[in-house]
Amino acid sequence: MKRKTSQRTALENVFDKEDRPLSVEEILKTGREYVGSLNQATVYRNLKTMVEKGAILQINHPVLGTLYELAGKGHHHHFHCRVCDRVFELPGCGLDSRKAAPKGFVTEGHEIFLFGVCPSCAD
Amino acid sequence: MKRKTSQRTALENVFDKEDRPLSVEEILKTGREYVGSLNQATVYRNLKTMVEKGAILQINHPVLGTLYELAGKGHHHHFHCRVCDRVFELPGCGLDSRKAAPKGFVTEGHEIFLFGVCPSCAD
DNA sequence: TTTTTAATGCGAATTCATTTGCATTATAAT
DNA sequence: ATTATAATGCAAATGAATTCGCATTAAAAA
Repeated sequence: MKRKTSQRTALENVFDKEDRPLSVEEILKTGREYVGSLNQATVYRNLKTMVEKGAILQINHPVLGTLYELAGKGHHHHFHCRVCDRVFELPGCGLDSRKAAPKGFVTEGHEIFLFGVCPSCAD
Repeated sequence: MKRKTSQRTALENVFDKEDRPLSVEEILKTGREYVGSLNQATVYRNLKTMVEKGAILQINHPVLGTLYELAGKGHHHHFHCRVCDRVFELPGCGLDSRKAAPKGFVTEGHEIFLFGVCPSCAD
């Protein structure tokens, strides 16, 4: 049977607080604000069970590599700010599926990664 | 001074023949059709110099990892066929930049990865 | 409380992609 | 042809991300 530990709660808090895709490094760093002793192996172990439970999703960012985000957000895309290096989830979709692929290709899904400067860095 | 070797020529032929983004594994496998002794280290060494020369580009596919494609193709996106596992370059762009990101985000670039079934696998 | 054992922390181990050292091969200059 | 050395093949080394073994800690059941 599973137990509710302070480090597991810390991870949940990290995702709730940041509300954006996070790297293991960010999760560890921010998680330690809640539990100072938080260990990397513990982060990996909990991320794995959270993915299995369906609580979070693993995504593969072309620049930042593996990131984790809260599941159940619906279709969205990812914006990477080159200034603060954070990734944001952008609701909605600006892709015209008719123009996306030529005739003959059967498109079943897509991922869009945007790059630029986020609102707080653009000020 | 640099020398023209059969393995270097083989790599160029591979990219010309396939005309799509290729993994190191695919490059090695196809390259061996030209030079049977072709070694993985040689592939890596030549890919590196080709990238430095600007002949090819390295891309990072969210599913397939590192791929290499001929440079100078202009803006395009990538379609990954789940049946044959090949990636194709799709000319053009179906992204409406106004709808892509909310107000406040300064978008400077984007990458789109499409998933589905390619024309030859869809038949 | 006391007990049971799931979960943690730590460091070592593993995995996978890529790089490197070095003896050998082969291009191209002489 | 002969020679100099760039490039190759091979295997070992590296690096980064992730996983694992195990003693210890701490939830929560008794």
